Amino acid sequence: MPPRRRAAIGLVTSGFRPSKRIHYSVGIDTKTPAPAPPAAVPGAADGLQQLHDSITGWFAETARDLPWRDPSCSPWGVLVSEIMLQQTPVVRVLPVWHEWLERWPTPAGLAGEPAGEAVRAWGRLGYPRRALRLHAAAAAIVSEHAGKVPDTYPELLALPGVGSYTAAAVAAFAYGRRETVVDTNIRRVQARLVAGSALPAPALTAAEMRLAASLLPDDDATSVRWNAAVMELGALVCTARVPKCPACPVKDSCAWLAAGEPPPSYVPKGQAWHGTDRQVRGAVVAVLRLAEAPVPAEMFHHAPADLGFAPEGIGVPLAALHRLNPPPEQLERSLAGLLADGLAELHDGGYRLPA
DNA sequence: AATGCGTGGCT
DNA sequence: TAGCCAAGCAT
Repeated sequence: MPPRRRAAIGLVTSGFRPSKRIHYSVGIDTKTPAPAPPAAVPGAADGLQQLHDSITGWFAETARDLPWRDPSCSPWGVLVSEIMLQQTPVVRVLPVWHEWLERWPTPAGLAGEPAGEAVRAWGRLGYPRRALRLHAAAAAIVSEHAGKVPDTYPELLALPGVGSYTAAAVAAFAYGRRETVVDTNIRRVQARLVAGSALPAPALTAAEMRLAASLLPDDDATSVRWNAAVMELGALVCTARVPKCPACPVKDSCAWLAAGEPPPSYVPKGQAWHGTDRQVRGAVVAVLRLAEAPVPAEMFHHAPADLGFAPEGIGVPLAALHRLNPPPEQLERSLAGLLADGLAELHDGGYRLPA
């Protein structure tokens, strides 16, 4: 195992001081010119330093002990965690992450198995295409990076399933680099603390990226700690629904609190679920995950009772699918979609995970 | 730029 | 209980 630069997140135990009241005249409106960095605001340089101290100090005391934050965790372990954590809560990721790292301690290990095994081992984390892309990323790491997770933002960004957030996060958390990490937690903290709004804009704006860059501490190690700390603050305290402001280390500096907690300026629209293709696809993949042989198309189209034989090992998810009772055309569309996405393949007249 | 893409705990 | 929401990405 080659030596690696790695920031020891969560080991800082000093530097905590109560922050003074500071306010930034910085917005996240993309139409306005680039916001003046807080450091350019009179007296704000001290405020920025205090912001760093307050939040990283809070992080040192409060941070969860997550395995991918351990300095001994490999870059591969960090990458796997970041992909799994996309739109998925930590508590659900933990057990699956452990299974993966034990089974596939290196990218080469995963790349050496069929993609379907990645989907199977993904379990019920959701968005199983992530498993497919992580498998493809492992293959790319083997073929293009000699089996080592790349350590630069552009190289990471080129990997399947790795977007701007994940590329920055892996460069920062696995390799100790100074990167502008912007996830939904950081966006929400910035929106409240600096912009004074209840929620960030519906989509990530360039202004938010500039703001995050302007808040980033100058040196590598501190910037890594800062990124992790702000994410943690958003995850544990500055939460979307009911923020725990009394427990916030920077409540006295928060523009949103100072403004009297104004409500969101827009209503986030939820995702439809019942009756959608996604629901059907999920039910189909649940069947394929448990199947040890290709599942005949008739099994999807007809209730088990009509088949004249018991589906081995897949009775429960198959029954769940038939309880959904999707229109035949929707079932067809969902199966075709899974084939098109590479989440399923046809073999011997049946459907199976890619082998 | 807006959509599609899973899952399950929480309120 | 029916939404809301969780360390996004690809198209």
